[in-house]
Amino acid sequence: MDSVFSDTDTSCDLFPHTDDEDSRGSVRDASPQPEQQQLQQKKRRRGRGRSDSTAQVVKKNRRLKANDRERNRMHNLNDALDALRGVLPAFPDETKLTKIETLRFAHNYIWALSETIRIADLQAGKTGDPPLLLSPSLLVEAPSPGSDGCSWSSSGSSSSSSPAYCASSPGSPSAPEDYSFLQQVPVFGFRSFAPGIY
DNA sequence: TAGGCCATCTGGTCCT
DNA sequence: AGGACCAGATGGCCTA
Repeated sequence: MDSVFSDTDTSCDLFPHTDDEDSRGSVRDASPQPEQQQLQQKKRRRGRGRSDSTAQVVKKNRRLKANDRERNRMHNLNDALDALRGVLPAFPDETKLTKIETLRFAHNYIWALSETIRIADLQAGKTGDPPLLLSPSLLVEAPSPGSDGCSWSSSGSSSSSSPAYCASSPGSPSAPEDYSFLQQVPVFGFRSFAPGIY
């Protein structure tokens, strides 16, 4: 269906990144632990010279290929992250969400949408009226945060459970006023999220 | 200049 | 055996 969800795609047709694109990274010398490398080189010198050098060439080629795959894999991951950013509400200043912010924002966003549906269903069941899906007043019924702003988390496995790791989310609601974003959520067109609420 | 974020490299582990 | 996945290390860039 959607290319975004082709998680097992390893052919990377969608993301034909090459080493040329990564010239910035490849310029860097790849010597994480010079001392360890020197040790390893000493060990290698003791071994048989010629066959080792060819083995090292093979090993190096394998490493280069693995590096390339890893690079592509991370590019795939980043592209998926970009796709996720694309379906999340945009901030007014168009600042790009960081990776962790994107994930946490998406988590909270999904939760908010779920709550919207749940509350709408509840109201529809009470009154028999058709659900007021678009009424902002429904969104005001956000979970009331505790003193730490996170007591509403993990209240069970019900659909009303909220983002579980809000305490560790820099952008997650930490104070009651942070929930004002729920009042700003027009069910169509989530464009008015305030910064810092994800 | 310190700290955050990021891309890349690398070696280890697991899976096919 | 080779590829995917993962986590740690490293260095560059940017911003407060």
